[in-house]
Amino acid sequence: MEIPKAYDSSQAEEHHYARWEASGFFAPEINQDPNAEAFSIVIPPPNVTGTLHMGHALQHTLMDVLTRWKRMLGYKTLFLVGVDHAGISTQLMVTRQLKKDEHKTPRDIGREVFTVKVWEWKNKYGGEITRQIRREGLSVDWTRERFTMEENLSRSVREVFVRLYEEGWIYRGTRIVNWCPKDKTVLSDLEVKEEKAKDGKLYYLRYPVKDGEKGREGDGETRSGEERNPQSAIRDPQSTITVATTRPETMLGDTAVAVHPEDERYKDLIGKTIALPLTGREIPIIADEYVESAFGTGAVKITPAHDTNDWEIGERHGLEKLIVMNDDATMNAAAGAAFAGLDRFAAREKVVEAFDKLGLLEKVEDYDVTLPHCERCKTIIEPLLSEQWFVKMNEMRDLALKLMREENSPRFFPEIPHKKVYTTWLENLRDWTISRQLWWGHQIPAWYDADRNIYVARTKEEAFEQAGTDKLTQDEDVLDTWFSSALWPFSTLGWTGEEVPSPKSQVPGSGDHNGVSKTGTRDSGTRDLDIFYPTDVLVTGRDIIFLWVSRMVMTGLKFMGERPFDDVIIHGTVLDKNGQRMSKTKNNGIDPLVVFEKYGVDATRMALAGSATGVDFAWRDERVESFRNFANKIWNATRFCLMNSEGASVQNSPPYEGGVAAASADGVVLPATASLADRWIVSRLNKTAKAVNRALETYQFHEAVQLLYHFFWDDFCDWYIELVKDEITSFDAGNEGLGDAEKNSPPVLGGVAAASADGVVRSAIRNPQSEARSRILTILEQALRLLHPFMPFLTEELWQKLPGVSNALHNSAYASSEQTIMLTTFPTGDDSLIDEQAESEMASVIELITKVRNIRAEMNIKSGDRLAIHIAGEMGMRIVFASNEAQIKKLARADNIVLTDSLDVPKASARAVLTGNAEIAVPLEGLIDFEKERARLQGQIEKLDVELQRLNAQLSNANFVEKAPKGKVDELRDRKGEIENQAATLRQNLEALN
RNA sequence: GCCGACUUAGCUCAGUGGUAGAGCACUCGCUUCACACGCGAUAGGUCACAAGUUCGAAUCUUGUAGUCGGCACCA
Repeated sequence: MEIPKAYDSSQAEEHHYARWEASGFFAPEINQDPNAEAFSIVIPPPNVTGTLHMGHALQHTLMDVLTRWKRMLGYKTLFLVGVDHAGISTQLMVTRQLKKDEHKTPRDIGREVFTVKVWEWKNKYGGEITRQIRREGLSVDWTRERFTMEENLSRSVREVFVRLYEEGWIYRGTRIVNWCPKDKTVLSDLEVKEEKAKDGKLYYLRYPVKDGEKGREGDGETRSGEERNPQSAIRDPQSTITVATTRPETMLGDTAVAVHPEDERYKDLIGKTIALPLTGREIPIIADEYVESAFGTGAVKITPAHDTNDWEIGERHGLEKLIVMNDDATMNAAAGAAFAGLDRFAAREKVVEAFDKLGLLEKVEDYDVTLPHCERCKTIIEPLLSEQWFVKMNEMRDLALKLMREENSPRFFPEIPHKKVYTTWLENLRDWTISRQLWWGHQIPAWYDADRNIYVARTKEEAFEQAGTDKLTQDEDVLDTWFSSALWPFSTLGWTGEEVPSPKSQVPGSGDHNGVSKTGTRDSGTRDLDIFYPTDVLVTGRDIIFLWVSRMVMTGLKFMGERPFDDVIIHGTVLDKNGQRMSKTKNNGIDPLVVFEKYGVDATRMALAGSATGVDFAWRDERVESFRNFANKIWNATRFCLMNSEGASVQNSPPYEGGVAAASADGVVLPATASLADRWIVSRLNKTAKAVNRALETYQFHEAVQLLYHFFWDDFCDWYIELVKDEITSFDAGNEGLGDAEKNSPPVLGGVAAASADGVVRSAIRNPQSEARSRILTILEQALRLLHPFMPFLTEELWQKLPGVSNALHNSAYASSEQTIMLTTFPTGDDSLIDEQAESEMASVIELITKVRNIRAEMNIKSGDRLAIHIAGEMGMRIVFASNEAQIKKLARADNIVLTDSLDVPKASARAVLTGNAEIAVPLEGLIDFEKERARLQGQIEKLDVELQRLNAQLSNANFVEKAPKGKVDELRDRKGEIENQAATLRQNLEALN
């Protein structure tokens, strides 16, 4: 078989995905086991306007690893994909295009036409992100793909809205809200980002007090007190009161000035009025505890319609709420003719100028101020009094808090700090503004009659019925995009009752749905909701814990009576190589698609999964490169096995002739005559499999990646392949005594034969070479399965090339499916195949070979020169070395191994000691540099001495010996003895050289 | 202002109450018939600093410094 020397990732990525998808492998219906447990994950729906970034790639990889892993374990898996309609972003995008193409605004064409345009846009460009998800190799079920604006989901939105309204949990109210003057919509608190202003100023404005003189008369004490007060300047003796503000333009809407009731400076002014400059209005001076005397001038201008705190004060004092701005943050008529139409910042300048002219501008100070910005368009938010729809959060919040308190759910990974942050946030939760002044989104199902009475209903007809008239107009606003996202785990699974999935999801040969609920009871014909809700785990970034995670928990508890997911994995943030957050403005983003192109999808997935769960990390191409190299290593190891696969095939639980008949779950069964290398690699494989499963159970993806990397590269490639290389490559050894006909006979343990339907083992002629070849193929095949969830493309590409693979290797739940590695059984590891003795013996062999190689390297022995190795040691070790003589000779490049009780070698030898009281010598007559050898031995002795000193110190500490666990003390004593022996031997060797 | 995380080899990062680990980079040697995206052998760290708990601390506690993040307030 001709196989290229290097792995070409793009070639493998080209065709497998299409086949997987077309064959229905991603759909849960592929699972034919009526008793299979369900496993489900919903994707955090990316914005329809979005393109793939590294954050997606990371979270998608983790979800796909889990899904593929569980699928291979036989779970009935659903990885549900879908896209969010992204109200503001999408509306902006289409508005921009409309302007460019037709020079029109949405208002020009009207709501209906505009909405049609958005749908057209969505159908044309909205597929970008889903194409990219395919590119990533995600095993999502496309037959169940969802979109938040589709009818099923919209119905859920209306249902939830109506029910919450009926319970009084949704209300319409007038509040100060976050207004984005550019997007012209209200935003929730979570969509507002606080940012430091570059050149913040604090303006001190003097307001003339009416009847000032009168108030002052007979109040000389206060005045003299002020003279000692350094802040006396703030209270003008000519009867003005100074207020400080960062937004002077809002003074046009002032309806009071507030001071602290206990503030001696102003006590006498409370109840008086101010002639508000530039407006001709008179406003009262009021007292309110809210005012902090120590801050600013201790007097606060009150603008109830443009500031949250002022609004509250206004409520308390029954102040007028004067709105002085339009929805685009220009001043309105109420601001006065001189200012109407001016932008808020132009108005600010003009107000300041006017005050200056009137001699009422006391001073302007530089001032550090953080201002709220629109998360999306970065425009400075204007707090504005407005009538909006809100969700009352008290009860919802309590549901979520109770779940956390009583059941520690959802479980966050990592738990610190997310559990606490989540809980604290809930405790301080305020009502959620859910209406948005947009056209793209779920229009609020509320209708008004001529008298502005509200009728909330699931349909227009229902509303008409309620109102007893059809003269109703629907609320213009749509709902916050996160409102529909909050329902995602159940709305996507058919909560409102329509049958899901759609017909095209029927997999050939899958028959009925095999609907099995999470509790395992068969309930054919039930909806996905019954089978897959609650979902198992949510994977997302920490930026949407509040926006999304918490709200799903609340709506899930409220409407399903059950949590939406058990676990929440919060992944880290991918930073650029300088540790900075990636952002469009910095233009320091790394495009996953470029990385895919350069290093392959699988290598990228490994690099992402290989980062510790929840921890931010700086992106390094070098890291992906190392996994690209790893992919190539796997490719070439497989290439090697295939080049030597004649007469062999992958085994699945084959009974070896004359060997152990018991089949392990993972299919690797050793013959009684198995070599050390075989027993060792099988042990390593099973240990690795166990550890990988354990790591994935606790979402330690990086741990699994490390385990697989080192198992495959170090154990399998560096040692096992090298150890068995001669055995499987030499064309004579294994086939000795066989005639030509027999050499060409079908594989003795070939997949076809071994997997024959009747299960009868063929009594064929044993062929040790074919067996060895089958063995390595079988180990390799198991390793590929372990790697598959992380590296789906490479493993499928290689697996399909292995001789003897078929759907007989599949998990029984997928027995009749077309052959693919993604439906094989995931190895879970078998304790009975973990062989500590083999591992310890192999460690000795490895140590021996490494020490000899070290001698070769340090003594500059040419690679072609063959050596003799003299080994003295206990019988047990000698037997191990003797039975692996051929391998040792090959890997240590020796032509002779002498095993003795004690060494008897020429002085001109290089020496080393092994663990377990063995020593070795390599005669180097004419090659040895005595000076070098002395230095080498000396170096080794010094290393041992350092450790010995530490051990002595510890063991001579009576407290340690007394209080430490006995096992620990014994361990150190053993270690000390070992080291003492080794050091003594090395010292003797060193002396012998002198 | 409140809360939190991080600080380990040149770089990027794992790890953890009981002999400090990986990848990359570095040094030396290899055209060894799967792979130079490779093979072999080395070198490299008082685990930010200080105090405490402990027989034992890089790991637990407290404090300090630096870096980063979340929340709140901001007249």
